[in-house]
Amino acid sequence: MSPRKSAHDELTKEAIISVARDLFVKEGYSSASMRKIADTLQCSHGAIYYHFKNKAQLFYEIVEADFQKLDQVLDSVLGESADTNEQKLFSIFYRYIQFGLTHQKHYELMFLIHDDDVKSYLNEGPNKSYMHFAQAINSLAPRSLSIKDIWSVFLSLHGFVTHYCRSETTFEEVKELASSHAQFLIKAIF
Amino acid sequence: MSPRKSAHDELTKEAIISVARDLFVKEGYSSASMRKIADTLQCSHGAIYYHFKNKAQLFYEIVEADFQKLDQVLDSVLGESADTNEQKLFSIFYRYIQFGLTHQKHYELMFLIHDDDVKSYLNEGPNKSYMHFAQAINSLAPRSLSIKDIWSVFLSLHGFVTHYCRSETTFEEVKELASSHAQFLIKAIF
DNA sequence: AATCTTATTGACCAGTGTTCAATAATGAAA
DNA sequence: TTTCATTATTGAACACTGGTCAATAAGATT
Repeated sequence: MSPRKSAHDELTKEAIISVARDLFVKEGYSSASMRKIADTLQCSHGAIYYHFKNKAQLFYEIVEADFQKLDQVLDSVLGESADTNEQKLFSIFYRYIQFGLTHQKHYELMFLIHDDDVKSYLNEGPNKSYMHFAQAINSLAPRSLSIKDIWSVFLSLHGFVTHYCRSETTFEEVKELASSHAQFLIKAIF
Repeated sequence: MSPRKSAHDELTKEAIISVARDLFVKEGYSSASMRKIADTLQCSHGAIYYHFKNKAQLFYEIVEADFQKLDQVLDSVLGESADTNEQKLFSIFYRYIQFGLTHQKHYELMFLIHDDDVKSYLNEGPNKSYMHFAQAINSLAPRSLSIKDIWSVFLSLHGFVTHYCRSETTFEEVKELASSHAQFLIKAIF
């Protein structure tokens, strides 16, 4: 029994986050328990509560970082040089799906978790990411799109990712379908 | 302590289902506990396990009856007399969303639940429902749609429902958005 | 050296799904 | 009517969960 660790292996937020992310991704939100996280960190579960208010907040901080990754994906597409706006739009749609399906557990954590505790925390993360997305679409669209149309595009992409997340299909397995779904949405707005 | 109730108030599957359905709808799958259900029924939580193998199975049986309601909704739209095929298509899209958002817990079970216990109980359900949907769309579409396009339409509707299920928004709150989303999809296939 | 601050522990609480021996009510056979 | 197997119910027990907190030891400050 030693109520405090020696300096060189003190617990850090970063260490907790790193371990917790792996466990959340591997087991999902509810199955990844604070005690399991603590075991992996070789500390007591109580210690985590010194660094994070509760499980939902720990989760939230992880997901927040993931949203920033999604933003980066969109930015990189916008930065790329493509021949036409249509090609860029296609690229955004396609890469959004690719991101969702190659980071399925992350996507799940970001958009699909259905937990009351978590839900109260998760509001501006998705919103900010969406605003990013909407602005990109709007700047590339051939005609002035209504806000509702952009929202429809997003929800349609979201539906694709959601469906294949649930059946745990890899992006490789559905890349042709992803391509045709992206094309379908282009058709709707051009 | 009386290890068995007298005949007139014996527990029945129907009584359990009725109480459990209310609680599942009110509190969601994980928060509605077997003990709460038992309390409302004024029996012990152990008794429920005599009638149902486990919580997941109880939930599944509750919703099984409603599982075919979606098919019924589609059938009733097809049976209705509408002026144009476009109107009928719109109706199908709109009513699909309406169904999903007015039976959120059921929709969640059918398409979104990630719980391993629950998932093993339902696999062919969604598939059968989709085949029904696809056939309806195909018979009403103005031009011969590719299978991929129909699939895209479905996923796009699914995305709408999924999103608002997660935030527990009522259908009433988003019916205008539902309408414009349906219109958006009509635009993509006409 | 004494004191203050900080990080950690682990006992504890109330809750969860699930199992199961014990047992009482029921219905059928003797 | 009495025996007896079947059936339905209980509640204790188990192994978990997220969360709280007094006790305490390591590090920092004076």
